[in-house]
Amino acid sequence: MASKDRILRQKEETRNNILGAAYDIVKEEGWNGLSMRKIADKIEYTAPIIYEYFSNKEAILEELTGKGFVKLTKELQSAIDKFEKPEDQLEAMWMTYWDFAFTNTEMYQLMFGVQMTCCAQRCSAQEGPYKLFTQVIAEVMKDSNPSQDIIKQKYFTFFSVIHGLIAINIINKSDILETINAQILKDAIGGIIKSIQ
Amino acid sequence: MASKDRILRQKEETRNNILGAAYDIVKEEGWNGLSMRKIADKIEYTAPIIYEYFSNKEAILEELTGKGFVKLTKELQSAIDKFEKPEDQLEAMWMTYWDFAFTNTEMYQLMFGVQMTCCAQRCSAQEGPYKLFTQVIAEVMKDSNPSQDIIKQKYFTFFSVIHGLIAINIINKSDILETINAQILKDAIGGIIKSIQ
DNA sequence: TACATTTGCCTAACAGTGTTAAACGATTTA
DNA sequence: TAAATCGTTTAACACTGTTAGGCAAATGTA
Repeated sequence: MASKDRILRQKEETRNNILGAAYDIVKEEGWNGLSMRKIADKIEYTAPIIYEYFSNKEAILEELTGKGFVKLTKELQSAIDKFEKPEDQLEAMWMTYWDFAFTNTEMYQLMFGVQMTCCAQRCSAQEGPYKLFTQVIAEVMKDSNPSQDIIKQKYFTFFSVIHGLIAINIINKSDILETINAQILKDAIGGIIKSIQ
Repeated sequence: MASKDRILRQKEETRNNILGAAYDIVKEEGWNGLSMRKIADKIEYTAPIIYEYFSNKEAILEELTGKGFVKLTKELQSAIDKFEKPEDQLEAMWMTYWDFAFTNTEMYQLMFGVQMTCCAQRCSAQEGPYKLFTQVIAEVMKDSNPSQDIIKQKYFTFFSVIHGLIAINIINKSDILETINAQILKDAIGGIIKSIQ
């Protein structure tokens, strides 16, 4: 019975339709706008049938995450293939990584847990730490008479390393060895301070 | 009438109780576990009265965020006060920042939008990029015969800078100048590659 | 003291969420 | 032809944030 095959193919297709619809909604309305009923609407079914393809909403998210990692991996591989020297490869890889994050921002958010909650308040409240840091950085750099932009840049360099490291630790829940954390922290802070003196 | 004062004080108190209850729930159940009715339960009221103190749930989150930034700012200030040389101050500040993130993890998550969605799937799927990166890093470092731990450390250093930078950009929605981004990216990638060669 | 007004708080409800159980018609199997 | 299975829907449950209405006690006014 070849109809079995066709039915299986159809099942696979609606499965993909669910994932596609989900991601479409997310691109339009963000992760908070995603709901089972909206997915159902988009694929012209009612909500419960989704549960015949995915055990729950999180399973959909997990599968999308998986697809995201596969896509990222492929792009990284093709970045490798473009160069011969490993140094060039590495640089191309991180540039590819950077591009991936901004051409698939929603996907990146899901994969690495980047969320935006409220911004208006934050932008002003954030000024406290920002001011303190930039003041001290300016003091460290006072011999080279840096511009405000340079100070800002140095601040963000610090911030990137340390926030990045914190984020990995929170997401991976201390999967990383404590010694590695300490080493990176010490290296990064010491290194940047030295570079700006 | 002195009773007016007392009533005002009581109002201020329940306002704080709401914020306190909210944060207590979050520490127990995470940000997803927070609901208006649970807050109401904890302060022994019903949900609607919360709306006499806060216009909506997000307003509570915003106020908590604000308190978080105030607390962080204070701790940073006292880190500054402990040292004289700006280099030492800067180091102490980032160490304080690091500590703040892990003694107030939930708060940090709210302040800087760090979310964890699903982990089981991710940890395995994440291996794709991880393997590619560490392979190339190992190749770059092959002359110094590095251990697996060293390679892992270098990978996380890269990852921290770049993920951190991406996260800031996503959260602040391109508040940062493009030139600063490019500069940091170039500096970071180039710098780390040079340091591992 | 008597009435009117404000205050504090609650119940009930609306619209939305994820998820499950029951049902029903169509299709496949025996 | 009868039985079983499949695909799908409707209805419901227990939640979510949020709003409207009402009730009773406290307060203000005469």
